[in-house]
Amino acid sequence: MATVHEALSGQVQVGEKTEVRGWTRKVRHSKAGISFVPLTDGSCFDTLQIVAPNSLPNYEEVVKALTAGCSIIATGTLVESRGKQDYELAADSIELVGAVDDPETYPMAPKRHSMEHLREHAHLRPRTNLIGAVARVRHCLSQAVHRYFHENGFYWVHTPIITGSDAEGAGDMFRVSTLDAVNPPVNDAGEVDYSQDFFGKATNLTVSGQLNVECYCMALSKVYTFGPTFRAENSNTSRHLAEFWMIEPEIAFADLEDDAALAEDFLKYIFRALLDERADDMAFFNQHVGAKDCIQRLEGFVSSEFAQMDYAEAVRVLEAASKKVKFEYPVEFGVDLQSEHERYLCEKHVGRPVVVKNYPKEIKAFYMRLNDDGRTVAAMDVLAPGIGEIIGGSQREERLDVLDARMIEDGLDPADYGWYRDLRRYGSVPHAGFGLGFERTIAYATGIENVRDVIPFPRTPRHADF
RNA sequence: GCAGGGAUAGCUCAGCGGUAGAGCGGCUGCCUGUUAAGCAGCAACGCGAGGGUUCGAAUCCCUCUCCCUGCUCCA
Repeated sequence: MATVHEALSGQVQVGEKTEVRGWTRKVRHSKAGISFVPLTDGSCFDTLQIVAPNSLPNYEEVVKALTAGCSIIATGTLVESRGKQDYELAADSIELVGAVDDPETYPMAPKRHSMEHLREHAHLRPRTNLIGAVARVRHCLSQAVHRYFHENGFYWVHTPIITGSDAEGAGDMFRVSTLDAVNPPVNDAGEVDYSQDFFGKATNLTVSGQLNVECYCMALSKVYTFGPTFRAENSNTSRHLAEFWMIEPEIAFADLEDDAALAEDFLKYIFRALLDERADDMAFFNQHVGAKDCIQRLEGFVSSEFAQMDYAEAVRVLEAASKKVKFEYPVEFGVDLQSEHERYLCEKHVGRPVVVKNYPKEIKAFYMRLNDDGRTVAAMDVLAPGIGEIIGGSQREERLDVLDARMIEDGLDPADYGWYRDLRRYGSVPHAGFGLGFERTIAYATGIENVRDVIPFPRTPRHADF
């Protein structure tokens, strides 16, 4: 018994007998009395060609009846191929395990499909070249993430999915409740009485593990989270999901420069790993997906310095550009950069990912560290061509008095953040971290244009099928 | 949520007032150690739903539903 990958990579010797199991990609019959069946089992991008002679006892009734998508078990001898591939399996037995009952309406017909069609058949799409490759790339990058952090002394912290913090400062949240949705208990003021709810208070799905992971950072120095995150925003775009995976490292005794350096080193590491480990899948993306330059783009990414600029400089660049380029939204110091501005900066101005730092405090979250100028905070965004923001990070405000002042400015009550404030009361240290959108990272790396196609079962407004 | 675009055979689309087409896929046959196979043929849709205009609508108008893209939000 061998996987397709083992059979194709020299782990099965020519002349050796073996068995493979998988799904047929398509079937070609030759009147010379022979059928060719490319087989995939997900172990690699390439298929193993099964060569079935008509001398097989079930040739007429089984082999001739095979269609794309059937599951089979084939045994035979690995031989050098007379065709374009290196090896193939000369079969001496083919067992049909599961047939495709209506080849005409099988949604994964052996032909090109639109991304939309694949999405509508999310349960069958992993059988395609494209989504199979995405699954392997996603796995590869996940492993590289953990390997990078482990090798660099970071601890993986499992921050909670359910949170009782009612203001993590990152958008609309999904309520978690066991109350009767039709007739919830009501208090004297006529409001839903969450004190009777499962947790005795209102709870939600997390929008970020950052606040929690900071606690572990203040004890273990280098930590990270890697898990699902939920945002109930009604965002219908190619780069938003209601449920997505986020990677959030947090480092102690560190400032914004350390944070940006970590982001750069980290991204280069995982992309290098992807290029090394999934050359087969990347070659496919490079040939068929998007701008068809993902390999070159990633090679450039890992071998060049990140471009960096202050927000103030970005604004100057954009103001100058706006004399020739028509922006829908005006640019001036103090306003947040719009998608069109971010795209201009990384796609037109520098032509590769760029780190923009030190934003006005008014447009950033309360926990970001106030700079000495008193009007900007030590925040950074990493902008990638085609995707926009893939990383948002900052140095955190470690000074309790400044943190409290910022919360009050933002209309937040410091009393609601007792445990978070405690970190600043007991052994506070400068620290920093960032959040990396995993799906955006995969989309950038592969050239796939929509994050819905790089997560197995995408959840977006009005879509929670499968 | 806002703004555009779209919904026609299994899939991708063309047709844009006179009773519906192509390519791919499927099926059949011929050919072929084949591999985006080649050649020939066959089957398959009545045009998202509901109203209206008209002698006549997939084609025009209205309403609704769904999808896509962009924007807002951010990862």
